[in-house]
Amino acid sequence: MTTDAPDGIPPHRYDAALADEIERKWQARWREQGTYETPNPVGGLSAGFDRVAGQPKLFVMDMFPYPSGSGLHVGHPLGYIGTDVYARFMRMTGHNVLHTMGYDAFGLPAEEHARQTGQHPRANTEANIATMRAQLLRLGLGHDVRREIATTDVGYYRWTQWIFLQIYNSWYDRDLARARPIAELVAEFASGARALEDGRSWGDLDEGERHAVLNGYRLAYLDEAPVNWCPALGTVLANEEVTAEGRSERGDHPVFKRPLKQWMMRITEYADRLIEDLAHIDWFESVKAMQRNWIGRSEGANVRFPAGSAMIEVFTTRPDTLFGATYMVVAPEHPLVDELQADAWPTGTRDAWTGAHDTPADAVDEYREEAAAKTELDRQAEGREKTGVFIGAFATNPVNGKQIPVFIADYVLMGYGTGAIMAVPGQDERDWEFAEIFDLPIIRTVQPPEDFAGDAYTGDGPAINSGFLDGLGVEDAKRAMIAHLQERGAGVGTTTYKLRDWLFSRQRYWGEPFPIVYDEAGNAVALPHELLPVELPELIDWAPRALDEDSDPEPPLGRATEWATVELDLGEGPTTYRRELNTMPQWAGSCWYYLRYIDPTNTEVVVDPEAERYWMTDAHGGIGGVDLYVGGVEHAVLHLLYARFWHKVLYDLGHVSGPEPFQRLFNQGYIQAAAYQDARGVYVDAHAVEERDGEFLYEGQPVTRTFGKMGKSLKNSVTPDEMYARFGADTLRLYEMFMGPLDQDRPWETRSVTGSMRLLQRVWRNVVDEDTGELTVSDEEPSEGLLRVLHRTIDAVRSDMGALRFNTAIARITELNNELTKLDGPTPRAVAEPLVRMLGPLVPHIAAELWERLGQEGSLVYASFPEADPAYLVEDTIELPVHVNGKMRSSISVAADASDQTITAAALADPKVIERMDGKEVRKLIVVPGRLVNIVV
RNA sequence: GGGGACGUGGCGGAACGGUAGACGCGGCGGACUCAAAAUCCGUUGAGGGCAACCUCGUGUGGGUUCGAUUCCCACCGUCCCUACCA
Repeated sequence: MTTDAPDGIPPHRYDAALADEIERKWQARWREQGTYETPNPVGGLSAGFDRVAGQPKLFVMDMFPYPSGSGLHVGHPLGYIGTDVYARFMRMTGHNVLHTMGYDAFGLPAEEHARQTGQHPRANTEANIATMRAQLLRLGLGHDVRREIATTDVGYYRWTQWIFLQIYNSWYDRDLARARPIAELVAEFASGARALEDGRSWGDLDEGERHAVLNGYRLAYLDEAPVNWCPALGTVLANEEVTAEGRSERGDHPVFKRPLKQWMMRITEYADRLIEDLAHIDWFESVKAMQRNWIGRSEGANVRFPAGSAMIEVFTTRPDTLFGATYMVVAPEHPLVDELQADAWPTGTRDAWTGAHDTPADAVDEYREEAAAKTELDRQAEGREKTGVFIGAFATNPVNGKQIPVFIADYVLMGYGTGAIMAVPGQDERDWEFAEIFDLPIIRTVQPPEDFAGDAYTGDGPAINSGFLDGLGVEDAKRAMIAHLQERGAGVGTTTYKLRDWLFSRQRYWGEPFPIVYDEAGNAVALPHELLPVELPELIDWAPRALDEDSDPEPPLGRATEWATVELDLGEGPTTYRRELNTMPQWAGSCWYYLRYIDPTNTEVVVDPEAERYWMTDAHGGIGGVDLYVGGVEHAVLHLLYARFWHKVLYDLGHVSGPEPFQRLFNQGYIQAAAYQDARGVYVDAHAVEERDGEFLYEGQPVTRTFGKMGKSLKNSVTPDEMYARFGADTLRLYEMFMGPLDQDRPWETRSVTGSMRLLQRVWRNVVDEDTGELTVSDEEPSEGLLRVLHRTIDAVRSDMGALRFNTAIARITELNNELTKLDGPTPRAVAEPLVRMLGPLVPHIAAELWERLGQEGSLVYASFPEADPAYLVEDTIELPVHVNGKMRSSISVAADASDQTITAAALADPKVIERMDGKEVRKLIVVPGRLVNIVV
């Protein structure tokens, strides 16, 4: 054997070095030739559209990453590889595929980095993006790089600001259930077509009053909301930066809750539509459930309980149980408490109700103080034991006139419903618990079943002790009670949501500035579109500035003093304005990036309407949107809810063609890896752990193994670079796709990567001679049997790839390749070519290389995916299993089109079957054509 | 407490209600090699039998069915989300 390799390895073996050479060669060629550039029907990127004009389109997208400085591990690209394989497969089946990548690049880490190093966030961010782009390119992802965006690009966030203005300049018309321009509302007010809620006339209002009225309607509006103000750091902190003890994570300084005027988004107006449209999109049921839970719609009634001169309004989902309401509870911070509390304890007040205080005022004050001081940890530690105090007042149950005591307790939350409840211990477990502690009466109003042994009964049953409701089931009783209350003006059927309006201001530097200024009177003024973008000021003083507790919170942009005020002529002559100093949250940029992928170079509009229709309309009659969106389940609620909300606003205003952004969502699993803890519970470097006889040792000491998400904290990261060096990018891609179904978590096992490498080596060897580098392919016709295997494989691989079942597709391809390996002679070209085509989407570099060596001229990327010839899928004779009494006992060989009678006769004649039947009579005979025979005796 | 997902060899995982364990890792045996690695061939659920074969096997217990890993009910366990939401 002639070999020039000193270690005896054949010179043309597919190993890591050759893989590296091949991968770099093809990546360079793809870049030079713009292989992955996808044409638009119109506009700046429309060159070459003729080529694809007749093809169906496909829009495949990943959740774009934050460009972190710490680099990738092998868990990160799992979803990116999945979408890439799918996108490549769809290209080869004749689709015009839009597939690119972007960077969600605003955010805290870059700002923190700037504070520590003085390096500007933009420089840091751009460096990180460059690193990440190179890492992703090395994987061979087929992205149209011309369409890449970063949310921090001025040309991008200009349009984020533009969308903000669209939302700001609109209101939700509840009658039409859609957003409309605010100008139309103003016109209706001015003409009198619509009355103001408080009966005033629009013409009588001054400028400030008009601003205030419209602020109450706008979908983006100003409201006072509490922020975490840390005077020692001179900054406002995000919730995540505040410890459970209410101190700053950095420096451990005290943090104070302070109200600050902030931007809110009226997402609650869209609550119903956000729930309803879930029915029309193809997402995992679990994610839909999370969104429904988050929105938290509950149907019920608001009921008014007179209490002295006041009226306590409660929300309940169980108006049918009103006869069982024996006391009331309001949240400690409820505004009515001060008005309601009695001066002295009424006669007959039980000791347990007073908290040992002399007056209701003392009891309320102390309870409020205690409740406010409790942290989440305290509450959990106490096991949620019910606490509360009587406030000395009584309310009247509107259905039976009974006087019932009013308590405050922290198990009633100000933020949900009306902040007050009617307590029905008979049908509510929390109320039962409270009633037992405070010795309050319990009246059952639903008859529990006879075998019911618990306390509060929350199930269905006939109403009892409930006057006119008695005998009705829960649903009927609810309806009857709501009708009764509405007739008497004591209540009304309502719907409540857990969803809150979206707090949209952040007191940070590294985010999108608002396109808003304030006039001298403090009114917000939207900048006209011509003045966009509002760019972030570049010069920022990062040094900490210590302030005292009484000083006002100041966002970082307040330090850009030259920028913070601006002279503009907005139609009334040059005037000085103050700029909005807050920035938008990181969600803003990620709410709409899919739209910019469509038309990234457009400077006139956010996205060309024709291009938008082309990419976002579903040809199969679906609701439309991105055809496939892949990402982690951690974004199941916030990002996906916010993006759906923005999209619906844009839809209402006519800027996009459909009501949903993402028609199909797929959540990929996580790659986990073994992590090891020493005796102290500290994680040790997983790479340095040895396994010996089932024991795990680190520096000779035993450690325990667990599995967790790959990452720095568990010290179990494996980097792609390691994998490139040992195996190559194609092998890494293949292994990640082969590990298991894309939506499942799976443990990483570096030694198993070998298996994927071996497959590629065997494929290579079936086409290329390892010693000479010559082709080992013949033009001879493959055997009938091999052709059958080939076409069965094509059939299975096609359907697996279309359904994102890459693991089984790879298994089928492996089987086919094993057939070729077993072959004694050279590989028939008629098998080698379709094999290489099928590998194209999975391992694009080696496939392109083999494609070229096979003498093909065009790019494999746009070659057609093989199609199975149905003639080879049907067999002449088939092996049919024969069951006796449901157990597999034998198999018979029959013609594929044999009649039931023929099959039955063959089965009954089979010696093993006869033996198993043991001379017994046939009771039943099941013949499933093409599947099996079952004989019941 | 509520919601969701899931339980199959030593490991990752395959199986339109129809031959359980495809494909791969690891293990074992062999070829090649002075040797090792790499590569190649064979074998590998458990138990029994010289063998052909037989028995048992998809978390547990029921149910539906000629037939259940698959559908239904209950329980046990794991993971994720959410949480005093009235």
